[in-house]
Amino acid sequence: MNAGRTARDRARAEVAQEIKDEARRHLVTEGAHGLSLRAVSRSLGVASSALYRYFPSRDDLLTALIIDAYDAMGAAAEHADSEIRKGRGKSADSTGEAEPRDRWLAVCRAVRTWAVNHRHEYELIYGSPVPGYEAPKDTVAPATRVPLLLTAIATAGKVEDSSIGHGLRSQLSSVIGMNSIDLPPGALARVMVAWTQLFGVISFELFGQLVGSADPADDFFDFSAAAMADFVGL
Amino acid sequence: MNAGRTARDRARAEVAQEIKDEARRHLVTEGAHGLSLRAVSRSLGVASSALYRYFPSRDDLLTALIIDAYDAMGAAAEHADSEIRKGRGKSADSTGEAEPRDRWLAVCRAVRTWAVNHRHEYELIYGSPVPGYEAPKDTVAPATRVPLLLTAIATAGKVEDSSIGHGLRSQLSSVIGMNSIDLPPGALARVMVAWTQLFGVISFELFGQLVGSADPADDFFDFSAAAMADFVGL
DNA sequence: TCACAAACGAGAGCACTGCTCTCGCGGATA
DNA sequence: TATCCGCGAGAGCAGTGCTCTCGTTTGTGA
Repeated sequence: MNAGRTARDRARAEVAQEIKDEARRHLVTEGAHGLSLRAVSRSLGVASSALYRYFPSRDDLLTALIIDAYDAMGAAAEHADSEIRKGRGKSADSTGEAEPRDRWLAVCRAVRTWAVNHRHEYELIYGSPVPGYEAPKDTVAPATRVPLLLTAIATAGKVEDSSIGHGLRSQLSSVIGMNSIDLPPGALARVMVAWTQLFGVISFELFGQLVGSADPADDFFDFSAAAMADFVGL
Repeated sequence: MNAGRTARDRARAEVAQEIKDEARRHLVTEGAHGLSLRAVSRSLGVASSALYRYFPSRDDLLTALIIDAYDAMGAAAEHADSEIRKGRGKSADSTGEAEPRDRWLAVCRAVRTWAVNHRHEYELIYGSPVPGYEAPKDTVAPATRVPLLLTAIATAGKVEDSSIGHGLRSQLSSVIGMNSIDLPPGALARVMVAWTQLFGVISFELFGQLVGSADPADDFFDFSAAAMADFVGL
């Protein structure tokens, strides 16, 4: 704490937090499209111009919300994993470590649950990029929490390798190097397929693409999560 | 032709088409977020209020564009399939019918190519639902073209069945009945997993979720399409 | 062929938006 | 203690979606 300097800075951070909280509240009622700085300022009982002392533009506010959303989703996923590792989750082996497959399924379910309970924040991060372009640098780190967790679980489960082409192999080798992943490129490729599938179902469910077929999507989601666990070899 | 009545109606349809075309042109430069009725009307050299004679609101214009986009993507997919069935696509058996697996891969590639070449239209249909809620009735029919085509290919390939739970089975049985699908529910479930994965990768590629790992995504896309073809048993 | 009604485009106007700029106030800093 | 700098208020600009009114055009039914 207090690593920064003055008390003024702390007040400033606190106000910025209040702005984000109020904006998040508006998000659930209006959606990202209808989030208005002026409406937020009105709710806060403050002049609209005051907000610009804290966020240079509406897109910057959205970017801050995006980062928070990535972090919240990552935290939810990691929490679910650690719970099941402690044996509190269902179908964990009470005598020892949880099976990687159970961890995998628990994380998938946790991600979906978070998405369903925070649909507008999910839209913010996995829907169309609303601003011109999100600032890439600030968002990548929090965005990797879920895929990195899935990769870690896959590593614990010794997932099966795949033969992959030269180009993909070199791309993934670099990813493996940068993130200290202990998985052959072919196995990482399979994890990534499962990862994209996971967010594919969730997006389809939330964005209404499943209405004519598998909606409500609980059963289909469970089926697909299990199918992808099989696919990666857990 | 002329199934409707008057010449006035035809003129009206023509103007509506011009508005949509101009709006689509704005879409590629500004994106869905920045599409402005007034800007479109200015490009058309017309008062902004005139557009409201043709589309009751901005969201209605967007809905019209959404329907067109679904249709264009469906047409692209169907075109790719019929090309390869005629033996013009690559790796088709020159002596007979194209293999279902080749048809499957061709359709996946065609969908991705269309999405890359029409990224803003893709965002419109597979990104966050921008309007309050899209009118479901008008959009479902065109939206089913791609999944129905994938299902047809899977039927030709006799994909493997899966055992699925009771709830999902009854949901999918109803889908099978309504669309005259000749596939057991467990097989349809696998196709749907592949379907969600397909749009998961494409969305990740277009929305920048792959930047740190598999971007450019050509090789990863081919890998995942092949993997899902394996998964459904083609 | 003609009169009428319906459809049309123009323009003004309303309420709203993001964003900028200037102005005083007041607490933290030197 | 004197000063400076961060702060919020308020006015204002350009732009938006949308509505309403008002002449004009135009197709159509008699």
